[in-house]
Amino acid sequence: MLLSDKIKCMDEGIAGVRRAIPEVPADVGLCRIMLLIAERLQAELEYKLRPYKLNDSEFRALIAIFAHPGGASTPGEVCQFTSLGVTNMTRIANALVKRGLITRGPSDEDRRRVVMKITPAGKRFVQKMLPSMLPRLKLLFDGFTNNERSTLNRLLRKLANNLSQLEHAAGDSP
Amino acid sequence: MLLSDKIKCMDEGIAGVRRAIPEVPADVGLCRIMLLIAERLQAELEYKLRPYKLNDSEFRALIAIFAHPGGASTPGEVCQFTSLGVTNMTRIANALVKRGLITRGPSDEDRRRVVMKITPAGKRFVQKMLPSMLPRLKLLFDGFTNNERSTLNRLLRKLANNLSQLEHAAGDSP
DNA sequence: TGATTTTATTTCACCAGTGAAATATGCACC
DNA sequence: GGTGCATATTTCACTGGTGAAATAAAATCA
Repeated sequence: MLLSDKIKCMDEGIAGVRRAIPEVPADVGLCRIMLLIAERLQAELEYKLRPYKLNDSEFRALIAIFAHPGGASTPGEVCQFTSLGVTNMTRIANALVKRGLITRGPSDEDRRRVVMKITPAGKRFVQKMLPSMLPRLKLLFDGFTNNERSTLNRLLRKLANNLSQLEHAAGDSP
Repeated sequence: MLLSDKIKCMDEGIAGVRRAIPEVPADVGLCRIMLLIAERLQAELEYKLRPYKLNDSEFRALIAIFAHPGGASTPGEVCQFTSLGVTNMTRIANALVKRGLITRGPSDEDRRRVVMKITPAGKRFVQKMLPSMLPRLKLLFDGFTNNERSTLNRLLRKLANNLSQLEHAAGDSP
């Protein structure tokens, strides 16, 4: 089912709810649309990654290590930069090690830590893979002016700030 | 970790990647920010639903049935309106039936079908629950002018259209 | 009418993410 | 210099979503 059709269904559904309970604001539609887009965006990303037999988590982790100074990092750091849960890192790293894209070993300075280092093969892999993903990415924002891009960026960050405020206040409704 | 901090980390990470591979456009940041926001938005929703012991899937299904004319619908229809996978519907419906919010039985007209009908208790439940979610929703768009809301809406739908185009063209890179 | 195709739902096996607890090392303080 | 607290990673049990196949009831049509 096409995303545009899903949105149409969603619009109808919300219209129905608002008829039944008028206090419900139109903003719920804005939320749902973002959730639907994100879902589809994620699918698009996974689609582009499929030929490389990577999922998004592995991709993010690999890129984080790639982009980190020295091409090496620790599970904790990688999780910070990728917003992945620490608990998943072990499995993800296992997968990357198995494919020879990174190595993993104990740190010399702090032996609680583990260092994950990108291999030369991993570096080549990233340098080949990333550019191949760009054409479809370009299509995504087809028809967007620079102005629209920056407006979208601004509004999304504004929304993100509000969301962060909510996080602060999370404990206020027991 | 606060959403705003996650975004900060993400920004840094992408800056690093773009230093290494300059062809990578800034648009990837826009994508990632949307994914992060959606993740957090989903969490916010689940947070609001927790007191009612519902997850978002169950919530969406229940609302879809509630909003449907006659307060009754079929698994397939509910899936259309909620963008849930058909395969999940059985489990979700089981949960809702067990809680007495809906009933489920074979259809009289077409016995391949199953009808899911909201119970009086389910109706009361929705009417009590929905309004209680509004205050936090309001905070979400705090500081947004109507103009900004509609701009965001427009840009998101534009993006959704592009994504739908991509869906059409999905099979073009074997 | 009986064979074939289509539609609707369910079942099952599998994959990915999560929180709580286990493990192991380092750090600080008395 | 040992005891206790903090940090880093891993393990495990559980939850939720997915695709492929099973089941069952129409609908189509020769």
